[in-house]
Amino acid sequence: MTRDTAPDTNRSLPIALLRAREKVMGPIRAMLADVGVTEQQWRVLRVLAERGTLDPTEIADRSCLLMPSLTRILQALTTKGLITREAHPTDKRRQLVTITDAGRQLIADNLKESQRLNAWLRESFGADKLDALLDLLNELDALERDPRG
Amino acid sequence: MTRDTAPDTNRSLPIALLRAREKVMGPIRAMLADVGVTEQQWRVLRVLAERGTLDPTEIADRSCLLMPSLTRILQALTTKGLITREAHPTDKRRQLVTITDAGRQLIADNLKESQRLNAWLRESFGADKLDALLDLLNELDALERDPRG
DNA sequence: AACTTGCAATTAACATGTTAAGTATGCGTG
DNA sequence: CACGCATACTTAACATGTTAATTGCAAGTT
Repeated sequence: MTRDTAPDTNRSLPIALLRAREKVMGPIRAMLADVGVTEQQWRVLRVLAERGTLDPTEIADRSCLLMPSLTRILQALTTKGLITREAHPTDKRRQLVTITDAGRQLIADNLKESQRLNAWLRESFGADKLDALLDLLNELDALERDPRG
Repeated sequence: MTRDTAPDTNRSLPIALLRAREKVMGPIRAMLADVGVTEQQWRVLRVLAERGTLDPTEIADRSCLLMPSLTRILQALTTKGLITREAHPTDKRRQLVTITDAGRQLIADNLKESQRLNAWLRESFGADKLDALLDLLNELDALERDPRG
């Protein structure tokens, strides 16, 4: 009884990924909303706090954002006083972005809760299954693209 | 050596889910772009084609869209002539949405390719791993929410 | 019937996703 | 040095995500 239609949404990978992501992100979004930063802005701040001064291209790569989105996010973060931007000393096309003390403080204020949510997920879902899931997702991401064959 | 910082992006579930979704959706989006419909519009059309006439609330539920997004999408689909909307016979708050022949034709024109992409994924990633991944994602989605404990 | 409460859909406002153009700078080559 | 091409953003334009407020209608209560 192979149907010629779409799979049930539970068996549709795109939708399953969507739902799973919402399940994980919901609580994090709620936490960040209280502080006035979005999920993506939080990601950028985290990257900057961990790796130090970076140029936008590398930030985009590490935080999984497209450059047009990042442009707007960096503007917002600058307005909020959470980052600073300066010209690259030798390459005038580039910038150097640095997190401010206020930015670090914001991270410090929320890291605990963030870790608590992570811990909740790990215990609630199971550490073994979480690892298995991450492995599968990373494998999927590593697939050769170009299914046009 | 337990660090007091964020996990590597490869081990961050939200980002891993994001990357995996992009891997799967990229080719589908490309296919749909040629026909002039978005990924979300395609989801709505599919739901309507499979389940017949529905009200917006149920469409939103089945296609994993929020009502405000769906409102705009239904407007766009109506403009494109792919769906029709009529008032609910007894409850004037509701509507009834139906896919048009043009809508069904659009699906017919792309279902083959869509299935080919699904098949590619299944073979490329492995049927067993794909099933395992879907199981884990569904389990995750089924978790009791409310980590504020 | 007036009141209250709840539901369906829309609107509003702001942020991001996505693709395509546009700008300015760096770089290699003739 | 002039030319052509690549790189690093930035803008633009449109669609969606997200939360809150709003409108119109339904249902139950007094």
